Amino acid sequence: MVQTVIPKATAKRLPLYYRYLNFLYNAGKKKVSSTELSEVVKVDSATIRRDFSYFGALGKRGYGYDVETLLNFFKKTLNQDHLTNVALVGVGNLGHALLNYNFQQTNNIRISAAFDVNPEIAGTIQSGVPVYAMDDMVNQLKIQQIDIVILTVPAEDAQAVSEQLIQAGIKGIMNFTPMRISLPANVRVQNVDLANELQTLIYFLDHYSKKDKLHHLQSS
Amino acid sequence: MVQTVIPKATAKRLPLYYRYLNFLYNAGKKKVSSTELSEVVKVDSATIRRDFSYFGALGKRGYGYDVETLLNFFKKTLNQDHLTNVALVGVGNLGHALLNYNFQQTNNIRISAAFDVNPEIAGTIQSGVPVYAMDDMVNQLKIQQIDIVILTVPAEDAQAVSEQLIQAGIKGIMNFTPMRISLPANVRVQNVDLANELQTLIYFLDHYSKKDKLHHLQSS
DNA sequence: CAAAACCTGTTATACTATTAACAAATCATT
DNA sequence: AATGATTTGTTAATAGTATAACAGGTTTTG
Repeated sequence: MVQTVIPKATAKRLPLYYRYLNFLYNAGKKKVSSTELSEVVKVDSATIRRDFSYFGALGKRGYGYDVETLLNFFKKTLNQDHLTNVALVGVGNLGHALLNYNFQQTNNIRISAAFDVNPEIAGTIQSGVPVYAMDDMVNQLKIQQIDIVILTVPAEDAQAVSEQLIQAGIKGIMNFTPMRISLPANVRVQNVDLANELQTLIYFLDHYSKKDKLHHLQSS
Repeated sequence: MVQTVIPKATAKRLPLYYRYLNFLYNAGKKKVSSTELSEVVKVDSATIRRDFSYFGALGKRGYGYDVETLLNFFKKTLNQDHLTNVALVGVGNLGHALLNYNFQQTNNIRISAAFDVNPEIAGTIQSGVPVYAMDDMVNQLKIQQIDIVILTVPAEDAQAVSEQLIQAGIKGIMNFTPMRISLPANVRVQNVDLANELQTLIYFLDHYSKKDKLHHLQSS
């Protein structure tokens, strides 16, 4: 039952499957069943089989899935067979931490340029990444043909900076600010709202009882 | 239609509503309609009305919602009327950045203790937060009655450290490591998987067309 | 080789979430 | 006070997600 468009929920789990398949492969495992995989990724085995089935028949009945085959399949599907360059805007505390985060090792993603208003760090190299002034941003993004940006600027600058990013032809923004930015519909925004997540965790602890089935699941 | 248990999807949006209500209140706004709120938080107005209705009739037909009333209601509901202390385990790059993140200002959450294996920083104060050695962790968490932890240790230590956290009686873990940890069902885990989110964003850009309705929504 | 054990892919079902639509109520205006 | 403009709260319709169950195969074992 091969489909062109995969459910959003499934798409969100793909990188997780890929990561764990890598672990299994590196551990020398040849095959894996949906039940085994379920135990490590904490996703119901039926959900895993359904997720995989959107891509066709990847497994073998009575056997399971061949780890290497599956790994290679997802590598292509997730575009992990070539390096993806992204930029980071706002080299503050969080920005700095992300410059040091090794996206390349597991995900073949590299932060190849950073931007900041602070004239003291513009022009320097931070954690191996060249930092440019904001004035150069639109230009550099175009030259370097980057279309994905990690946004770690102060909340009050989020909207203005985002509008500049649109000028630069950016297609996706991973938004770490607490603001919901207004953008054209063809630009995809992925909000990573840390305070929100923590607050939600607290809310769940306060309002959902211990025997609640929710507690068996882990949230994204 | 007052309910005791609110849908998970609704619960996740509450902190966002609360944050924006604060903005509106501080801007001197007295009332707000679901349509107005919808424009700033990027959530359908019908969804907002439905979300609010789980808590009873908070608004007035033909008028909208009284900002102050709504704000105070959510303040209580989200436990933001008192300070919540949490701990952070693993003072690396990301850990450090989170110590500097001001959770208290908007969310009345404070990181009141941190823990790290590095003997050079154990015993010091980092960004205003005392750092303890890992040997003291279980004891300190019990003494300080902390039941929520932000986990920013290296991936390979995630499971072992988590098991210690269980010993300390922790009830919730915000897991920044790329590992899915195995824990008793009564402990709630909120996974914040940065590489995963970035990878998902890339997948969406590659596989969903511009005219796709998905692009009008913003992901959590 | 036959029987038992195993495991996928899919069908059927249940659950969860979103959104359109509108009656009922309030507000603003003349 | 009557009319028209708003806006909620909810009902009904739709969309999206998860999972149980099992037929149809494969592998393993006696």
